[in-house]
Order: sequence, then C-alpha cells, then structure tokens
Amino acid sequence: MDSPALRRPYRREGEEKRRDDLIAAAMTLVAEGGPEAATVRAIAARAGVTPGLIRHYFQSKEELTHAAYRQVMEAMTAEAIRACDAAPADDPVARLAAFVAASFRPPVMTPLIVGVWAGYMHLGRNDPVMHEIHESTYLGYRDQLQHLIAALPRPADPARDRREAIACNALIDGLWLEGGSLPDGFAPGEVMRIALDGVATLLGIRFPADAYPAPSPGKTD
Amino acid sequence: MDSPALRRPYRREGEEKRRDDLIAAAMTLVAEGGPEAATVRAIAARAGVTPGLIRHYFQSKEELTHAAYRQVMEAMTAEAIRACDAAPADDPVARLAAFVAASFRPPVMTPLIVGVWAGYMHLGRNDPVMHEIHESTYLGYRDQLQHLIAALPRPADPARDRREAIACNALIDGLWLEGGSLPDGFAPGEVMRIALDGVATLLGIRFPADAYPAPSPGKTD
DNA sequence: GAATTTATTATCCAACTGTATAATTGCAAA
DNA sequence: TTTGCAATTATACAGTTGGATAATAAATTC
Repeated sequence: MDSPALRRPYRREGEEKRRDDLIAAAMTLVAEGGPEAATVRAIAARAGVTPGLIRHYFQSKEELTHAAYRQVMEAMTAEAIRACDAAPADDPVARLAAFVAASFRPPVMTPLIVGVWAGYMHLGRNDPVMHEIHESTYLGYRDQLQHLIAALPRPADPARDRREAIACNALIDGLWLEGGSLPDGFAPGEVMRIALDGVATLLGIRFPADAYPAPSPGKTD
Repeated sequence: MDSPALRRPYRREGEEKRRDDLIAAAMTLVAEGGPEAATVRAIAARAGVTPGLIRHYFQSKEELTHAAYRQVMEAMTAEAIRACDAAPADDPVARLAAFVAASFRPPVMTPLIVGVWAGYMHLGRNDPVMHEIHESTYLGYRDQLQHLIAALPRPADPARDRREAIACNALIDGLWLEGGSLPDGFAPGEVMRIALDGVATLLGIRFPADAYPAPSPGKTD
C-alpha cells in the first residue's frame, strides 16, 4: 500500500519558463476542448508538471486563466500594431495594408488563437475580469484601425470614418474567424487577399501590389 | 422527519409545449452561461418542471441539446430566406437587400441567438452531431448568399462571386456578432445600415432607399 | 555540506453530474 | 363518480470531477 518509493524525476525551471509553460498549456487545452477541458489536472499534465505546481505560481486557477487570456489577446493586437509600425510612417495606405495583412497570418491567425478566442468568448458575460480583458483588447484593435482609416489622404469625415471602421473591423473579424476555424477551406493567402480587397473596396482605395501575399506558385491565373 | 406530504402541484401539458419549453430553457441557459450552465437541473428549473421530466421527452440530455441547437440555427437561416422570398422574384437586388436586412433584426439578431451561437461554437469540434448541425446551417446561409449574389444583373464571373460571397458573409457575421453581443453599442438600425452599405459597396451596387430601416426619429442628421 | 525553494505526492471533500426507478397526481373518458 | 392511464414529481445512485492543501522530497545555490 505504501510503496510510492519512486518519485517522478523533474527539473527545476525558472519561474518565467514555468509560468509560460502553464499558460501555453491552458491556452492549448481551451482551444482544443473549450474552457471546461482546461482543468487543473489537464493543464499540469500538458505542461509536464504535477497539479500542485499550478498553485505555486498562481494563487488560483482563475488567476492562471486570466493571465492566459490576457496574454493571447494582447499579443494579437500588439503583433498587428508592430507590423503596422514597420511600414513607412508617411504612407498611411501602406500602414493600413500592413495592419490588415498581419491579422491574417501567424501568429495572429492560427487555429490556436481563434480557438482560444472562441472558447473564452462566452466567459466575458459573467466574469468581470475576462470582460475587461476582452473589451480593452477588442476596442484597442478597433481604435487602431479607426486611427489608420482616419489618417488616409482624403477629406476628413469622422462619422464616415466610424462607420467604415466598424465595417472593416467586422469584415476582418469574420474572415479571421473563418480562416482560423477552417484553415483548409481556403487556398494559402486567399483569406488575406480577400480581406485586403474587401477593406480597400469598403474604403474606396487601392492597396499597392506589394501589400498582397506572394501569389501561389506554379499557376498564374 | 418524514413529512414531505406536499408534492409540487403541476399541470399536464401537451407534448409539444413541454418540448418547446425545455428547448427554450436550454437555449436561454446556454446563452447566459455557456453550455456548462445548461445542466439537467437548471434546464428543468427554468422550464418550470422537475428534472426527471426531461428524460420523459428526450432520451438523453444530449438529444435535448442537439434539438435545441438545431432549432435555433435552422430558424435563423429560415427566417432570412423567408424575408428574401417576400421580395419580388424578379428583383435580385431587392431580394439580396431583404436577405441581408433580415439578418440584422429579431428574431435573427438577438442576444439570445448570438449567445447560443457563441456558447455552442466550440462544441462542433468534438461532437459530430453538433458539427453537422453547424456546418449545414452555416453553409446553407452562405450558399444562399452566394446564389443571391450570382443572380445580380451583371456579367457572370463565378470566381468573383465566390470571393464576394466570402467577403459579404464575413462582413455579415462580424456585424451580427457585434450587434448581438453589444446591442447598446449602436443606435437602432445602425448595424443594419452599415451592413447594407457594406454589402452594396463590396458588390459595387446600390440598394434602394426602401431597403434601409426607417431613419431614427427626431433628428435628421 | 547546509539552506532554500521548486516540485511532487497523496489526499481531501464537496459539489454536482446525468440517469434510473418508484411513487403520486392530474385529467379525461367511461 | 369512478377508473385508468400517462404526465410529472420525488428520491436514489453511482460516478466523476473539481480545485485546494499539507507534508515531503529533490534540485539548486551559497
């Protein structure tokens, strides 16, 4: 009865690595099986540790959940902004194109991210912290988009900008959701191309050819 | 100690009514608190009956879940198609406008429906039946949209129609999601107006004025 | 080699899950 | 009124699972 005797061997890791591992494990599980799949035991198993360790780094499972969700969401917007800032500061059209394009390739559009988004989407209703995270990251993205639209070289019209930002944001959301959910339903780069075309059409502008992904090799249709 | 004595009084109802009540209760709970909130007991309580009754009308809770999801999803597409068919058969533009507009008012765009959609969105990954329901209703909607687009009076171009259907569908999805999630974030009719404008712009057409919702009273901005 | 703290282990305990069955009541026909 | 059936309630059950915790062992550090 009392022959534990062999104890699981383990390595000691830095706090940061362990926290990241646990967060990554939680995200993966949520993406795969929804929030209810991310139990303390499952998270620990996925991260290659034992359940007790979670409470060594997080005061509760809830805290881990919040940390994971925040990290995913903030990383997403941050990546889009980063790509946008990589474009010439004096070329609003190129900046907008870069922002949109970044939203449709990894690490923003991946089944993992979309899965996390979908899995947690519902928790915002009852959990105030989740709601705050969702709201701030969501509005952060949309605000950024609206800024980029307002910077376009054309007569100012704030009301129009708002409407167009809402429409573009919705188009991006919808495509991102589809593309991330059914990655096999589209040719490589197809979703991004549709998104760029759609945003350009909605705004009455044209994006330069180099804003688009490289054409699929082999065929020149 | 043994004085239960008073038994809950009840009414006898027809099978149809009870089934509908149970389905409605399940949907409401899912919309409010996600799938895990829709326990047998909670559903029964919400429907005003006792848990055992569920298994009198459904072989299992799973069966009730499937019935509820199917009903919500099918009703949604059916309503949009119904509105579309109410338009003149020989006016493709009006038919498309009616289809889009119907997607942005009750009973299609309501917090309940969006909540159910969000709550169950994730179950499609593991549960084959849920997946089938989701897929068929989703594709049904998109196919219908693509047919309406293909029927527009302009040179035929199937590839373009496909791209545009994907884009329009994404725009509609995104707006529907936003409008249903944050009904207070928009003025009455605003989401529908943005959707109609957006779809028209994406397709390079114009919808007649009477396709739009009545302007908000009081102000003529 | 001692001290420190990461990590493991084992367990707790409770809440709750869906299901099955038995007892009772409402209701309508006879 | 009485009878009988089916709708509904009530209770029981068997199992899972949940997150939390205290004590202990092993890495690493000094």
